[in-house]
Amino acid sequence: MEALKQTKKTTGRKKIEIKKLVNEANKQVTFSKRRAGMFKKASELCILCNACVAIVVFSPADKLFCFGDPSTEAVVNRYLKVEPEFEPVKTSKGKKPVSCEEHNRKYNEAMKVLELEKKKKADVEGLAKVWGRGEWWNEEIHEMSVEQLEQFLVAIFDLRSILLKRAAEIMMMHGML
Amino acid sequence: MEALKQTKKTTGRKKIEIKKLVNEANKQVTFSKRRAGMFKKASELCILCNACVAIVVFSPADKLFCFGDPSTEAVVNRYLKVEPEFEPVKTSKGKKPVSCEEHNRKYNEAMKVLELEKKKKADVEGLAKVWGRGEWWNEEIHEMSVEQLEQFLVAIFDLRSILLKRAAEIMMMHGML
DNA sequence: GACACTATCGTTAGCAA
DNA sequence: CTTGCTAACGATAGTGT
Repeated sequence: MEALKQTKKTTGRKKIEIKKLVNEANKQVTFSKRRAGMFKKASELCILCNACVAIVVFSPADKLFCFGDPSTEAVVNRYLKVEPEFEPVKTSKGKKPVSCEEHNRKYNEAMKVLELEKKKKADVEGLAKVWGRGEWWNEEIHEMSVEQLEQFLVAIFDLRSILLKRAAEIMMMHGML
Repeated sequence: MEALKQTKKTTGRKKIEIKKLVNEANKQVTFSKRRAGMFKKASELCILCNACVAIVVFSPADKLFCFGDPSTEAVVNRYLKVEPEFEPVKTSKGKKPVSCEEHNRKYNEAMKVLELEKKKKADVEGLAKVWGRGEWWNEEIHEMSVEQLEQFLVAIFDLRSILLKRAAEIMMMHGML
């Protein structure tokens, strides 16, 4: 008798693509669940690693939700304190303005690229391939760990105050910029 | 000849209690992994639900890590603006499951990031040995123009699929290879 | 000390209240 | 908006390289 087991109670979770949800109702439910899940993760991170975390979220309906350990305010203040300003450079030995802003966007994009590379199994080799037929670094890059690559990318994005100027100049010299 | 090799490759993940990790090494690894995981969750939440999220994390070593969409600053500023003096929800370290409600309404100040710089700087130093016998640029980089670099950065991302290769070519042309 | 590998644990999509 | 259920799916602790 199949009737005993019959239909599963639910179809179960299905794989979804990380894209903007169109169904409003579904979006709302997903937002609530995932927000809660994220806060829980943050909480665990704080407890496990003795870290301080603050999360500020604006729902699609512009409602504010926040999490903080020891408190949102405390962590945010500390964050603000660390970055006194968003001004231009000081051109003092490795000092740079760095706005968390675009940095993260770039970083995330970089992460995605890296993930993609990993999954394609191209990983380091794939990146190295893009970089080209160089010599000195080709070998170096092959030796780079994924983390190093991440740092490398982060560095490129954030350390523009020191790292890429040179390249930029060169490019300009060649009328490419 | 390993048809009989039944040895499982790993014992697999084990359940852990959410409590302060004592082993420093393990704590560090866990911090990195979970932080990355949390940022990913945040990223997905933003994309799926069209929400705005900012996360600020201070590692046990007091290093600053942040995530933000559209940017940490933008979200934090909005957070400060929205809340004039109401303490929203938070908590964590305690024992609560952190069902951060929707208390919203928060208030605060302004800010910036500077420690982030230190992190990136350190990262670059670590990179130096990877992709730098690091001499060709080390010298002149310190004179770089931020504006110039920012432009370059934009270019990098817009053309990220070919830019790296481009840079390589340029470098080669410049006789750096 | 950063990964890669998996067995497992934890999270959540789909439904329903 | 939030909660409970269940089955998948995804994140990761432990391990080896």
